[in-house]
Amino acid sequence: MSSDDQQPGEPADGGPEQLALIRETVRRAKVPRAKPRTWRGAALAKELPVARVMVDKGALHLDRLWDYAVPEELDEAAQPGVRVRVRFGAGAHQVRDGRREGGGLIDGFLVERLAESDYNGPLAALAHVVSPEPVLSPGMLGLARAVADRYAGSLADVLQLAVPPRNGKAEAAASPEPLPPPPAPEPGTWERYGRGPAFLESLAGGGSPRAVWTALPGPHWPEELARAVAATLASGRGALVVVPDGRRAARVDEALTGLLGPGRHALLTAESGPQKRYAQWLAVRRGSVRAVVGTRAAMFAPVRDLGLVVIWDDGDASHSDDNAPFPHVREVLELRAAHAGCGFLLGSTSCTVEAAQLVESGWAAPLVADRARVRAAAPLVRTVGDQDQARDEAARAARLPSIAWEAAREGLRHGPVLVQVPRRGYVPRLACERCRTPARCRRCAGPLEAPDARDLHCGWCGAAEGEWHCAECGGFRLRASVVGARRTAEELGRVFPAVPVRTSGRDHVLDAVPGRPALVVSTPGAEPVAEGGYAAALLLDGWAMLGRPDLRAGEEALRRWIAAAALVRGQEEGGRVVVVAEPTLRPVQALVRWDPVGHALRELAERAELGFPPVSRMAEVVGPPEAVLSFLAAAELPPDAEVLGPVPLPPPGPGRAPGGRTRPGPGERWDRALLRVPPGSGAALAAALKTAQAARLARGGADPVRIRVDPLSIG
DNA sequence: AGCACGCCGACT
DNA sequence: GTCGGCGTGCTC
Repeated sequence: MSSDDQQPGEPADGGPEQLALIRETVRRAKVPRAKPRTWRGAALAKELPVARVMVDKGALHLDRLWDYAVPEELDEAAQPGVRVRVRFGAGAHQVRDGRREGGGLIDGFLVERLAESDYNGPLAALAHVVSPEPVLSPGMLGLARAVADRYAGSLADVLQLAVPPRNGKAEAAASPEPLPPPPAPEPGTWERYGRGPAFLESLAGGGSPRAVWTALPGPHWPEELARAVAATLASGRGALVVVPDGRRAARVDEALTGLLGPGRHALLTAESGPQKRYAQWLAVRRGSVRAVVGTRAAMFAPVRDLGLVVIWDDGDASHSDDNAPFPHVREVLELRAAHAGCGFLLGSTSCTVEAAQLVESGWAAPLVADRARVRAAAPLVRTVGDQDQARDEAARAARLPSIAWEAAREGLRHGPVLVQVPRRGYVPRLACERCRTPARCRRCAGPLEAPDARDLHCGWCGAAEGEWHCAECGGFRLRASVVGARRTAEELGRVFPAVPVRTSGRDHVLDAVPGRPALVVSTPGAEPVAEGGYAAALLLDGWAMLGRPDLRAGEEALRRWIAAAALVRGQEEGGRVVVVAEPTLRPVQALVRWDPVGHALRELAERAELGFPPVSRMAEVVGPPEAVLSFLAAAELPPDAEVLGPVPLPPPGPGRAPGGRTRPGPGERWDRALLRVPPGSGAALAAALKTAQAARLARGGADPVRIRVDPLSIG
């Protein structure tokens, strides 16, 4: 075998043409190679001269490892996990006119070193080792691979999310010495949850419990998270907490510092710049820091000896990454817990259907307080439905039912009052005045709009609507949808002239307000915490929150109501909440009873019956109509897969456009097909989608289709 | 995705 | 004869 190995220093007139010839011969004969050759015949590393490299190209058909030769001078630095640069592309071997090389230099990760390659051809050599820092551990590679498979994406795309870009300055600086494990913490307010103290004890003792935690309303959750982290650190292991946004990361950060002092944890959020962020990431990877709190990119943080992963408020849409392949924090942390065999904690004041399923399936245990404690900690919730409002002529004009008005007035005697108003553009624009059914186009079912209150037309297809009447109740009067936070604040300011009115919303989010009487008008998700808790909260325009044509509309409305109501004092301290919504609706009843878990369980049962996710798994294929059709025709889907559609996709409205690199051009029609498989066939579906997409891309030229496993919203 | 190789029409 | 069209196929 060694007879045709090119030796170091062999004369250049061995020539590339001759090598190409040899390569052809070798390939045809299918002779496995025992040792690598390089086309230049450079000196190779004596031990393990083959490097498997993951090239940093997202394209699905290149989603595999490539073998390169390790030159002798890179032998030492070329360790598994380091960043490398390699020549990649057609013609990397060919030398035209004796000089030009094809194939550009691209980045990659060295995955492993091998004694030989099973590639039948001369290997190109590694061009550089970018830095000796081993940024990609075998564990992280395995996780990234699992995430890529789960979401029918490429490993390179996932690694782009998992490993931050290099920063030389941060890498050169030494990371601090790690601190010894702290003592196990007291359970503190975990005492309020039946199995809370046992959960902490298990973590502190090196166990790996998995739980879905329904947090009581109130301000204690950051500290409770910090205690779970501290218990894990006490066992000598690391912990990772992922929260939806920087505000909540800051709260957990503060609680951790309070409990453990500085230097034990890293805060990984987008707010710190790239250099600081990379330095923090490195400190974690190097084991200097054993605990991490951060926003979704932190889900891949390379925590050493992981003992616990935590996700807070998994229903928040920020937990869904908006880069291909769109992984969700909850799913990634589930995979991490399975791979690392570590503990898992999903905490929220509310409960998603997915969280309920984790408990139902027995994968995680429920961590809840008993009913008496829930009742005491939660505010008293009252509803204002249509009948009440219809009787209440005066309030209709002011848009504030008298029950709400009185709750606000009474609350203001004792402290701040929160007013939650749905975000404008978040909801159907026009609805039947009588029954609140969203007004839809007769031709395409798009939402009707009336920019100047006269000329009614469809927001999707533009068709004019001359004589609208409600398809549900026959009503013929429309009602404008929600009033924005600013106008609500103005109106309330007139009703309560003596009280300061503050607003918190998308553009200017208030973090906290003092405990003095004030009206705080906020859009969902932007509610400031109030010192000592709000005295009362008004949740306005509930019909709009529930009226969205989305599978999650009910769960989402309840989550946002509970998030706001959880900032209000418990009913024993006089906390009151008024929600303006039909009292017969399931999410409204769940709010009144403060029973998010019951709500999620009923939703879960219904979804199982209807074959909806998360009980079955779905994926969407989006693109030009012919592209979607040819993709579906070519894909070898699992036999139990169902194809729904394709149907035309509504054009991207003024709101959120669907994520992804490619969008329909102006006037271009895109279709969407939904694919559905029963439980257990999710992996087969993802694999089939990936294979079909790879084949499509390899052929090149064809119109791209966008694939998304677990689309966030299914109309 | 790039990029080269390959097998058919109009130019010196 | 040869320059160059972009149709296939490969990239360690």
